[in-house]
Amino acid sequence: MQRSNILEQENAVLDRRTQIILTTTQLFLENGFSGTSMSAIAKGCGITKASLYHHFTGKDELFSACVTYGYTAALEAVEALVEDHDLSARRKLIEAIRVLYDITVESSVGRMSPLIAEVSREFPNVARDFHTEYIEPERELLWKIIKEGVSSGEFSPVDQNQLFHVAFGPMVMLSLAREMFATFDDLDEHFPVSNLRDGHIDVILGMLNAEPDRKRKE
Amino acid sequence: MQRSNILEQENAVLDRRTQIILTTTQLFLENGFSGTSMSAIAKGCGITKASLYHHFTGKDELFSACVTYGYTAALEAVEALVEDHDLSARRKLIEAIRVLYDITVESSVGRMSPLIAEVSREFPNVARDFHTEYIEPERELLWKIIKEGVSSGEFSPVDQNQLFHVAFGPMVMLSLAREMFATFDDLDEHFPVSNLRDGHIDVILGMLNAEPDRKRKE
DNA sequence: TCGAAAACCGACCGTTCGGTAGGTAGATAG
DNA sequence: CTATCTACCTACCGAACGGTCGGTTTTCGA
Repeated sequence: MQRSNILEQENAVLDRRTQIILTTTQLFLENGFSGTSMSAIAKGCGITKASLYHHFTGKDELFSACVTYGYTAALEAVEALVEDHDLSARRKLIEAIRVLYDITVESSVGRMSPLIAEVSREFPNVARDFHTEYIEPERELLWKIIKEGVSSGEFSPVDQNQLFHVAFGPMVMLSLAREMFATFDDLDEHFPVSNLRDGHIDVILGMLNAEPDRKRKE
Repeated sequence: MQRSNILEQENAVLDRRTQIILTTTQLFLENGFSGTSMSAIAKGCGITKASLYHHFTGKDELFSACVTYGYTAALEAVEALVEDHDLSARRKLIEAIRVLYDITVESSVGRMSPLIAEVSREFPNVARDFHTEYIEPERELLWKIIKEGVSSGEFSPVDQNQLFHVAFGPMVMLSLAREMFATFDDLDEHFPVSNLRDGHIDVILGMLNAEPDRKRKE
């Protein structure tokens, strides 16, 4: 009420766009890019197709907006950990992997990966933006933690690309598998996130010659 | 020339189907499922759409055939390693991971994964067949090698699901990443298969408390 | 209160989609 | 020679696609 009119107007525009983006993201995740028509999106948003084209120039821009949306929040969650000076590097790494699992398996930005692969030939710039604006910064943040641990003596030095390969690989596969087999009624039995995640964390710590997070043998 | 007419006829049918499957697979990998029309497939095969429907009842059966095709060859390559009694379990494991990298990153059956995710809601049976007829047997074969190594004392016991998670994850992510960023001209620089694979093998061996494949420090 | 901009709409465009009807060429079997 | 079968064709279907048109309603600062 106390905000300026201009700001309110901008918020109104953002909110409408955001609402469309959120609805569209769900439809894309359920039916794929080509499997989701602009008419279906409009109906899902409670407006007509013509109104939808008032907010977005085309299906490609809408898709790009859906992929881009969530970058910031996802990266900020990891960034907050990196900036936290009360945690050891080992603790930071453990928490970072947990956050990355949440992002990759649960959030739209992680679950969008197969869709980006689907349209990567049609819209190469969407794939490239995804790489430069999300993948690369995410790797940078993780690498900051590793460097911190190496200089504090908590971790042994490792090859950067190989660490990324083993650190991100399993969580990406888990996300892809859960999309591929989303119709399984025993999905969590086949792909139990928290169990696989915790074992994976110990493997990453092992790569760095650090103590495992949980003792498994006694 | 000496073969019976019936056999020749059967071969002709098989060859035509196979030719269509191979052509279609390439088109699917390039443009996705929804991005590849039956007309484009027919044109790619040098026949008309009506002729295409003479060989396959519909797009779904054709896609299913493309996914299924290659199961046998891919699994047989790993099976041959398991049956080879001249190799140690450690050597078998190393070679198996290499073969699995080839299959997952290079072959159609591995590169099809994002497509299966794309249509998993539309054709759940395709995803389920992929799981029961390819994923599960592949895991079984790898697990045979692990069990062999554990009983011979080469490997320490590990949790089955967690080993699969860390063993298959990185190669699946590599395959997905190479599909997502297929338009990158510096793809091999970002995702160098052999380099990442060899480091990954050492991590897997480390999980089993076995010696690394290559010494990295001297 | 008024004017302009933003938001929205029904109706429609050309194109392409998966799929089909009906017929033809050529090989084969009796 | 004839009946049959496979493989293939041209021509076409209704439906859905992404996108656009001209016009109407709503919002809001002045």
